[in-house]
Amino acid sequence: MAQAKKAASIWDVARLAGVSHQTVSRVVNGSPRVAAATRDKVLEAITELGYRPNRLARSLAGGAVESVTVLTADISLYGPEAALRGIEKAARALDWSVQISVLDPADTHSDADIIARLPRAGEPTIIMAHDEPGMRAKQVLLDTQPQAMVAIGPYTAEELAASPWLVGMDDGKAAAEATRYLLDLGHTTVHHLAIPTSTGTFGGGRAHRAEGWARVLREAGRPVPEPVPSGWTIAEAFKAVQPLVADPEVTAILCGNDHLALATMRAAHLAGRSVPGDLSIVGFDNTPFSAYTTPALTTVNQDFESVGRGAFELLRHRVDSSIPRPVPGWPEPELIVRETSGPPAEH
Amino acid sequence: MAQAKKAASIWDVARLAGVSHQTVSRVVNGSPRVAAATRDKVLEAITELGYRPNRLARSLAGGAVESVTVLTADISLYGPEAALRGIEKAARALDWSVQISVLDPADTHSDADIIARLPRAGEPTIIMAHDEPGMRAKQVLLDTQPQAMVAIGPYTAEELAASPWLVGMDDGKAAAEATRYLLDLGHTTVHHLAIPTSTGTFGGGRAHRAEGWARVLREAGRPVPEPVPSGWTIAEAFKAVQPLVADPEVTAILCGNDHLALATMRAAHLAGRSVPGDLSIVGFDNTPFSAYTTPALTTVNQDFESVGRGAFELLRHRVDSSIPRPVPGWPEPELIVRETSGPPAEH
DNA sequence: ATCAATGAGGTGAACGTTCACACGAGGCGG
DNA sequence: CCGCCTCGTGTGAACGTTCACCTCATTGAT
Repeated sequence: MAQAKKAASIWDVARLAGVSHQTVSRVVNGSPRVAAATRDKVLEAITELGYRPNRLARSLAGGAVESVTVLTADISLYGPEAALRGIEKAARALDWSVQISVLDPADTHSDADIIARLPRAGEPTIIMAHDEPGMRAKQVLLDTQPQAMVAIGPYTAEELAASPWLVGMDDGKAAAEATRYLLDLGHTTVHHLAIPTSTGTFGGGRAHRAEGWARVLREAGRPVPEPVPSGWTIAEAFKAVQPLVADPEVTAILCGNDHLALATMRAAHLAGRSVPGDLSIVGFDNTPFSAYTTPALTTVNQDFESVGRGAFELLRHRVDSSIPRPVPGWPEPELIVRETSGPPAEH
Repeated sequence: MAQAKKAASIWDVARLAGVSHQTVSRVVNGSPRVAAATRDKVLEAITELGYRPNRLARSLAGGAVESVTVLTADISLYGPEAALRGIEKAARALDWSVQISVLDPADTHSDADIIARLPRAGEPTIIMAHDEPGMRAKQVLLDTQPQAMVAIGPYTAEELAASPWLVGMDDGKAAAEATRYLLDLGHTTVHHLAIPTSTGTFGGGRAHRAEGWARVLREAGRPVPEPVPSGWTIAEAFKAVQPLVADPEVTAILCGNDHLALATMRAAHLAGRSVPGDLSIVGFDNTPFSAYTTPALTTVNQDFESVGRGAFELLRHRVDSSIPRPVPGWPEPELIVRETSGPPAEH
């Protein structure tokens, strides 16, 4: 019955080593101003007692901030999940800790509830602002502690330039590129199965992918069909896309992400329409599975992991201005043509 | 330029409300022994100053522990991701915070590095022990702070009963069920594309899915082919499975998870083998996309989210013995027959 | 009228760190 | 030989809470 005896503190180590608590602190933090002999004594005491520093006490006492909280609505979505991975990697490299807090979309939490999630006032925070709960959290933190927050989301180049707390990729442009590609293939127009927008009570949230798609169609003088709204899940997408695959006039569908695209492929198959013969399908995000569907999915690659890393770097800069502002260096979204897209069938 | 003035503390509120700091604490924590008038004064001061409690200070001062750290090697894997979701939901319902720390498989971190990840000694921790780094972390924590840790992993009923810190599902049994199903369909034997095992320097880690599969074959007196080892990624699986799909003798493959199964479907397609006509494929985990592949994947459903929730409940019980031990109540793994499995082709 | 019980609130220490400073011992230049 | 700088180390106060205990009214029963 290993009794859970209290963990050793810096004072216990100090007593055992015959030095002051401050000297122990210096050793632990690698200060140069401590004699080699003393250091050894302290180190020995540390291993003997199994001492490990308490990070809570460290931050409380005003030591350097070494934690970041990620606010997101859904870690099962590929984008947020990959970005989280990037944040975590970058944080780990610097020995920062990562805390995640999931925003419940169904929940009617007040603004106070959102900030109550943070471990303390001024906690460095990264928000995945791709949907309504995220946009809302973004606004709350922008009002509360703008200097210690960064938001990740899809944004145009202008928005990015105007908001120093913003990190993201211009996926409107990427959607435009994909749409243009489909038109060039000979399709009269392109339909759009859309992910939920972040519009709502809070300004700034828009459907960038849908906008890029619509812009290209307008510029090309093509009819702009009403985008078909879908939820985030494959099941919802499968239901939503039915009218589209049933309509023989529809020859090309740009999907808001790869999961929606998979649902579309499935629906097309069940409706007896061949892909890409009768129907071209383009996804978004280059989710790992997309290269292995049959036929393999044409999609738009996005390096979310790098964006996550960039968000972390930017946050460090914003929290501590002595750290230089990072220059965003991740690749632009890029169309990856695989097997689900091709010229429309001859009439 | 909203100067980041220091956040209000409990003392500031006390001063403004004309009471002691302790009274503020009582109000914040909803103690009944405070007069209504006083409470109102305090609440007013709180909103006026925008006070929010500092969770770090709270835990430091010996308040109830309200955070849990999750140690995992890979959040992009469906199992850990879903379990994490379950943990997070359960934690959120109780206003606990969740911290995640990713174990780098490539990293040669020492045992000390692993526990250095924890915010403090005795931090309640849940470990995803499905692979080598996870098993290792499990062992370290078991040695260090057994009373404040819980591990999630695939285990047999006996192992579960023997280890009070263990939560999981018997996926060996599920693999057995799937194998039996394929044999009953008429296949002479079943091949296995295996996920990495957790065996290695640390005992206890085994390949439960592979064991369940092999056991059924032996019991049925069928040849037990060498399992084909694959990495976790789809790309690795695609490479690993090539010899299997190229071999016309192989008529049924049980895959270690749905991603491996997808790779197998793709490889089979490219090798000109029809599914399920020439080759039956069964996956594992019932990953969301699996119902929407073409053909739809036969797989084994596992309710990882419930397991995550169960792990959290068990952890609470272990940290605070006044909380009753939860009874594991999640559904057993269950075979879901869809379209990738069928009787072997006639010779 | 007295006394115990109860309700409302205050006081001081503790949690485990870091920060700002103070202090003595050598070394070195003048 | 004196003053000053640097090195190594110690002292005490903070950080923002909670905990354990104390005090002072008020109440109600005896």
